[in-house]
Amino acid sequence: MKKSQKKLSASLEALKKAEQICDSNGLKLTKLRKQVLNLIWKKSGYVKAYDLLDELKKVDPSAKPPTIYRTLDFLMENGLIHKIQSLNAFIGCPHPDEHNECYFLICDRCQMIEECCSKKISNVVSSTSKNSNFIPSKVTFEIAGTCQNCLN
Amino acid sequence: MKKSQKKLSASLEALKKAEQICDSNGLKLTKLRKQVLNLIWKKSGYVKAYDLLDELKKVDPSAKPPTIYRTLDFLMENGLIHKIQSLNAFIGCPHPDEHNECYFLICDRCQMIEECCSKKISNVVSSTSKNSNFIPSKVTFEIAGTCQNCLN
DNA sequence: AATATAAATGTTATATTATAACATATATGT
DNA sequence: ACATATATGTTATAATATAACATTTATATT
Ligand SMILES: [Zn+2]
Ligand SMILES: [Zn+2]
Ligand SMILES: [Zn+2]
Ligand SMILES: [Zn+2]
Repeated sequence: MKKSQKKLSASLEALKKAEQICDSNGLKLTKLRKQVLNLIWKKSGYVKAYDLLDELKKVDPSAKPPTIYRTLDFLMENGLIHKIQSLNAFIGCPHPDEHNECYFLICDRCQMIEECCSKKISNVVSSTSKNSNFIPSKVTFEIAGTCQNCLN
Repeated sequence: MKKSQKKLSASLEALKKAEQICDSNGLKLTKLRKQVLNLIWKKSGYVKAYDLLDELKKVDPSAKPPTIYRTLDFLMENGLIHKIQSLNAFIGCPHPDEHNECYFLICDRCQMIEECCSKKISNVVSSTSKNSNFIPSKVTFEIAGTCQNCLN
C-alpha cells in the first residue's frame, strides 16, 4: 500500500469516526465543520489556522478568522483535532474515540506529527503530580526532533 | 521564613546564578538583560511578554517589542528562563546551572508554575522516542491544573 | 591609539495568531 | 407558529511575534 493511500484511508477513517462521535453525542458535524476537518486531514503534516482559512476561502469566500477559530474550537473540544502548542498549529486526531493521555512526536524537517499514547506517560503524570500535591487537568506533551523518514 | 522572603531569596539566587553562568561562558549579562531577568523574577507567577514590556518602559521609555523579545531570546537560549508554550508566557528558571529535562506544573487559579525535573520524564522520552525511531531534540511538557495552595 | 569587526541595542514597520462584540440565519422543542 | 438555543456571518481589534535596517557599544587587530 502506498503512503498516499495509507494517508487517504486514515483521513477517511477519521472522518467516519468524527461522524459517529458526533451522532452518538448529539453534536452537529455541520457542513463547515466537515469541510474544515477534511482540509486538516488533506494536509500531510500539521496545519496553521490562517493557512486553513486560505484553503477554506477557496470554497467559501466569506470565511473569516472567527469562522476558522470557532470551528477549530469545536473540533478541539470534541477531541477530533489537537492543537500543537509549541507550533500554534493543528492536527487531526487519528483516534478520537479512544482518547488517553497523548503526546506528539514532531519532526522539524518534514512537519509530520505522530500522535502516541503510552501508559507510561499517564503514570508519570500521576506520580509526579502526586509528589507536588497537584491536581492535573490538561497535559501538553510535545517532543520535537527528527523522524525516522528524515534520518535516511 | 515568609513566602515573600522565600521568593526574594529565590530571585536573588537566580540572579547570582545568571551572573555566574554568563561569566563562565563568555556571555554578557548586560544592563538590559539583567533588568528584564529581574522583572521576570519580581512577578510571583508567570509573565507575558507585553506585560514585561510595559514594566520595562517604566524605566526605559524607548523599549519596544524587539527589545523585549530579543532579550527573552537571549535568556531562553542560555537557559535562564523558559517559555511556557501553552500560555505564551515566560518564567525564570530556578536551576539554570543544572538543567535536566524539566516539566511544569501550571496552576490555573493562581498562575504559579512549579518547575520540576524527574529522571522518569527523561526515561519516558527516551524509551517512547526509541519505539518510534525518533530522535528527540526539544521537549515541551506542561501540566495545567490546580496547585496545592489553591486546593485549600 | 586607530581601525576593523562583531555584538548589542534602537527604530520603524509589519506579520502572525486570536478574540470581542454584535447581527443574522438555522435548527430544535413546545 | 412561536420561543429558544445553536451556529454562522461580519466588523473590528487585541495579542503575540518578527523582518529589516540604523546606530551604538564592546572587542580584537594593527
Ligand atoms: Zn488524539
Ligand atoms: Zn520528518
Ligand atoms: Zn529550568
Ligand atoms: Zn494555585
